[in-house]
Amino acid sequence: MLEDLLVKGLLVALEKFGIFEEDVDILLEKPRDRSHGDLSTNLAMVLGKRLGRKPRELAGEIAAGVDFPKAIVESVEIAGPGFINFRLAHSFQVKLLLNLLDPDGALKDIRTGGNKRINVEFISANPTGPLNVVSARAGAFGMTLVRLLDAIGYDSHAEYYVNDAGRQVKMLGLSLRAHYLQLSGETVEFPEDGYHGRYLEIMAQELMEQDTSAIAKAATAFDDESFQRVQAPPGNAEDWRKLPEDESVRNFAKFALMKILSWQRETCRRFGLRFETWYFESELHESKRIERALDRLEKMGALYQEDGATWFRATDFGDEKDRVVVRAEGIPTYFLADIAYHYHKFQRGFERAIDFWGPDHHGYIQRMAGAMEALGVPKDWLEIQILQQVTFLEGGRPIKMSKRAGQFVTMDSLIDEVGADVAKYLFLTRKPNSHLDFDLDLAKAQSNENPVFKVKYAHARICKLIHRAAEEGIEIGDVTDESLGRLPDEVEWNLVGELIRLPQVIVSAANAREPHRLTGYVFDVASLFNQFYQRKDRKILKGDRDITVARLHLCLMTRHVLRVVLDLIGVDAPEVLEVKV
RNA sequence: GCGCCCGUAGCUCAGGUGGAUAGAGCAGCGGAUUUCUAAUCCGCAGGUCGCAGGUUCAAGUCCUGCCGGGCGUACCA
Repeated sequence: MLEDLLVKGLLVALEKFGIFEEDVDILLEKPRDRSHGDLSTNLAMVLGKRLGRKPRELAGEIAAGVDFPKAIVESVEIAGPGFINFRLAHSFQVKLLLNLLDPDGALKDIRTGGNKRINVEFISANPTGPLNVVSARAGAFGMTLVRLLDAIGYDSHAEYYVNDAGRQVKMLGLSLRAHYLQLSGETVEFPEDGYHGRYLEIMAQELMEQDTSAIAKAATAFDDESFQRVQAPPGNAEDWRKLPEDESVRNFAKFALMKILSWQRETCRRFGLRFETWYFESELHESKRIERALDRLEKMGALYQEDGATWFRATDFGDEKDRVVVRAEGIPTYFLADIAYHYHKFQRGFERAIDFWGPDHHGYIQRMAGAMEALGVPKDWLEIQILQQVTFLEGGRPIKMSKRAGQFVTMDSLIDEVGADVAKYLFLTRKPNSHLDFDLDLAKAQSNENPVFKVKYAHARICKLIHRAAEEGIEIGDVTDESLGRLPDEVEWNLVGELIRLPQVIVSAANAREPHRLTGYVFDVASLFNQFYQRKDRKILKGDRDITVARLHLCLMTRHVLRVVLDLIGVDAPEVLEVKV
């Protein structure tokens, strides 16, 4: 590591001041302003007071005491209130750059996760309707984090939890059945808390036209293991209708669940989301995991009875009040199921679990953490990331979304109108815990207002340029340190300086769980590339052949970096971009 | 009331573990095109970083208190 080398050198220079490794934590950072060099340390200012010296003076003496190979550090300068700035030699930057292409290079060095398994759970929307647009942000974040964790050497696992048990599913069955009965001419009252979305009406309509075999056929669409339990009920809607009410509702619910999950899964697929596991709540009930979790909590002394209900002593674990886990009627709460689910996740052998939750669940964090602690799960095992709300604007006005009333923007319509790439990119330009205004008009406008196009454009430009070079008979060959060393201009070295940051950008984005650092970075890369590309009077393909090749090699490196980052955020990097008229 | 998030340019937002002159995109104004695709580039303008204290050699960043906005505060999920 370069930093280690510089730190070692600085420590040597510090010895004569009686300062040793254990006395000081030497920080090296990249200055905001490129004119301040490539790396900088505030060492002299930190030590100034302790040694009773003026920082600037001290910096001078430290700088005079360090001795680095010319092939690595080109210069050491003192600036400002006492910064020591290092400027890296071009040859060293080239070495770092080429290292990005090496399969055993920098991108392998950052794989420090030791293949430990991490579970990342996101979206986990209720299976009561099509995915709405709120899930899209979670999808973009979750999937990118999964890829980021893989990039730093973890074995990460995308998971989707399906609440296919309990009251809401019953309500779903009741709602669909009511629609069906209405369509068959019966006068029935629609359930008070029922789902009013039009999709259920349409589903009921289809059900009237479908016979037994069509329904069974639809069910076979689920071929993978996770979905084996999602099956159509036997018979057809007429059969279900004739059953006793309870059983009838169950059949309608089962059918609705199957349809809705197929929609949700297809929407995820369109958005580029791949879940290794769809975990069904119903399985927790069937496998008695809920009772077992309850038993274990009991054994740990974390429960008590009051007013006929069973309570979890959440206050013992920092929550503001105790929480019910089994209601007075004997029905487990959602909380208990969730405890059982997460405990099973722990038992499945994950080193760590990361959950993405909406802001409406933040009050839930403390009790969940408490429950895990009560069960004896290590304290930091479960990590909750809160994704703040998204406000969608259309015509400058926020769109009101209410599931009850059935008026909300679906994720599918977002993909249709804006495109998955644009949506993903825009979601990933904000940090997770800030509210996001998503201007649909702006996103729909396929124009320069859209930063994602700038990045795609840079990539397409490079592809075209390489293609053009081949047409003109320019032999590019492999990228070498010799050719890159010939780059003559500052814009080019600015670009090089940005490209070699790739590994640390990936590491910091992954560790901070902040994928938005990727979009910021890739935008800067595209921007610096365009600056390099746009210089008039210097066409890349014209002039000195060696320099042309050097510049084309820089283009190849840029393209490589763009592709790595775009892959991480799940955005396509096309070779050709249709020019807008 | 209590808890969490947010408050930075006209708008939307960046500002890794405190650092040098607070940045970008869009919108506005002025330039660059015999194009290696202008969805680009260059320049100008735009700020008491919500307010007030505090810690520090150094605060947009950390601490405290206010103000303003959002969300939550169920034997719902």
